[in-house]
Amino acid sequence: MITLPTVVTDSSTLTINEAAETTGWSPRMLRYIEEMGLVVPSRSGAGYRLYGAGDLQRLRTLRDLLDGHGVGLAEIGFARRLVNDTNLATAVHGWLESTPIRPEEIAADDWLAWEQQKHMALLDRAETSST
Amino acid sequence: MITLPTVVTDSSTLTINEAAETTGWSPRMLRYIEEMGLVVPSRSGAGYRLYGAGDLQRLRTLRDLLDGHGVGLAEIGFARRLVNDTNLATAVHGWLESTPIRPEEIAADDWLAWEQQKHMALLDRAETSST
DNA sequence: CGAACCTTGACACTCCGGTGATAACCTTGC
DNA sequence: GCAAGGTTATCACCGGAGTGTCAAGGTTCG
Repeated sequence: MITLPTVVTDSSTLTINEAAETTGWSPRMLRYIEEMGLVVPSRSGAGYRLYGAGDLQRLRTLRDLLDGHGVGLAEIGFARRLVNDTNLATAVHGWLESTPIRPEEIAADDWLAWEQQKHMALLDRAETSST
Repeated sequence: MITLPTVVTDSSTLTINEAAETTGWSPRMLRYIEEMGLVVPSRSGAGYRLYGAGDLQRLRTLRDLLDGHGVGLAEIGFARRLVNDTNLATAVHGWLESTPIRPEEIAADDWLAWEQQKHMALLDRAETSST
């Protein structure tokens, strides 16, 4: 391990390459992820990205989220839109409600809860039901 | 208008081409939309797709939903997954909650509600807050 | 039977998400 | 000032969403 000119090591913030190494993302992807607003690190005076512990954590969980559920960054971005844009959420929610859902497509255990609480808020169940 | 061999006109179900005309979607897209489970018409004995009033309605609102909010079919499919797969929803929800959100990105009016009710269910707001 | 419609399957094309590579140019620390 | 590293901007490539089109083969009904 060669001694490098440590650019910024104020507290426990990592630069993009360091963050890349510890999270498994490529620097390129870190920039991309930032670009779509999913993980936006703070910046040093000179404009260097500074990844804090929270950022790193989020980057790792993001990775898990992605390959754990076959979801793409775009979908997460979309989910974020759903959260931030009440209009969109209402519209989508409304459309889905009007959709006749065939039980076969839904995991049995999920289905029961869904059917019974159809009129509850979408994710409200995530807090009331413990796994 | 030539007289066609009316394939199946039981009640008020339309065949795919008719449905296509009244909804604005191409037959191709209707099949595609069905393929991703968004609008799945019933079938005649011979396997012909039969679009009922509900299906047609959903197809039209789907169109509005899409070009009204710049959303893709894939996103709607994803939203559906969110609704049906509690696991996914919880995971995504959890990740988003851990995300530090910067106000600038959020519509001012939305933001207030969001900030204050940060711990409420995602879409619960859609029902409590009236626009 | 035959015209007009339906079905599935597949090829093809465009646009965009996801990524790498590379260039041209600042920043930091020895 | 120089090396290692950071920054933005871009070109490039692959795969998947979205969509048209065509082929081969059933269905319906006059």
